[in-house]
Amino acid sequence: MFSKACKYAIRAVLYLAVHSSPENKVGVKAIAEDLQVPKHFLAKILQQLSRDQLISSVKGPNGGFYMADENLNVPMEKIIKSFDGMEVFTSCILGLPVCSAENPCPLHVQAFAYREGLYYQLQHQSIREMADRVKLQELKL
Amino acid sequence: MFSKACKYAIRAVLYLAVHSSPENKVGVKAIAEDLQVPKHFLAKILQQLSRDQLISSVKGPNGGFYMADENLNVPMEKIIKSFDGMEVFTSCILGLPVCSAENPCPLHVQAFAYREGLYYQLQHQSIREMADRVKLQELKL
DNA sequence: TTTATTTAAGACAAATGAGTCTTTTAATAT
DNA sequence: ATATTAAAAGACTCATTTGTCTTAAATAAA
Repeated sequence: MFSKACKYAIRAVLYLAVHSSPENKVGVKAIAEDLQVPKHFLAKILQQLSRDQLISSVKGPNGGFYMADENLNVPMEKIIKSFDGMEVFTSCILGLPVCSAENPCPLHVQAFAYREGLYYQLQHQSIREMADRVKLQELKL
Repeated sequence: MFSKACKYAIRAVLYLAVHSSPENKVGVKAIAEDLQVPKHFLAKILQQLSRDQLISSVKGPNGGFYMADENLNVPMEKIIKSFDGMEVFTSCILGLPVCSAENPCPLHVQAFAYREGLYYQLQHQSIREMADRVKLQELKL
């Protein structure tokens, strides 16, 4: 469903949402080790997240990545949009160029329910809300 | 979600289920043109489907691919299993090595419900039933 | 101001997936 | 039997994704 880059991005953002703050920044190395993902690849992903203003960063000693308050209010959906585009939710599951309720492919009804449900959740849940759930329920990253 | 090979496979199988019979075989060329997919790539896919006994084939003049009666009774799921494996339905949506109801990732609940629905349908609907729906509702391939 | 630290940027390499082409094998019509 | 036809097999190329590495830029501590 999601690309590896996108999966790492989601996990990294939630990691920062749980473990960082403007006073307590985290470096690539620590994140990569905790999430068990390739360090340099993660670095690129964090850079893209930073460029897209989904996370914050400062260079130099005691620098690192962190979630500013405004970063936390963004819906989860934005992360996915930045990496895989919203096509993961909207494009035809069989790859047909046109596929809609009026002109559906054989799997349209089945697939629509699945993806639309997930999409709705990610649109309406902020990173902050998601991170709170991670903390409360001790979910894994 | 599905690989291109898998998408082409699903479409090709349903195409054969609608347009072929033991008396009326169809060649790669015709299928590729009707479905608008790369001919040689489709050839490989049809060969795999044939090896896995999801479709039938005969070589030589008047040969081609077709659905035998036993092919039609197979659940849709088998096609996907053959190409992408059942991991597309069961593996963690964030790529975590372990992710279950007891030990869930942050997206587990959201992803599970909807994906399970799609999986259930494909497990319990035969190629024949799906093809009948394609004919009746004039669905696109 | 110099040095150490950490992100930013981008070139590069490896792995995988998608797609093409050629040769072999089997079936059938003549 | 032979020629023809169409699938089977597999080598090969191309594109994309994943992952690595090196250098530059910025920040802050000494």
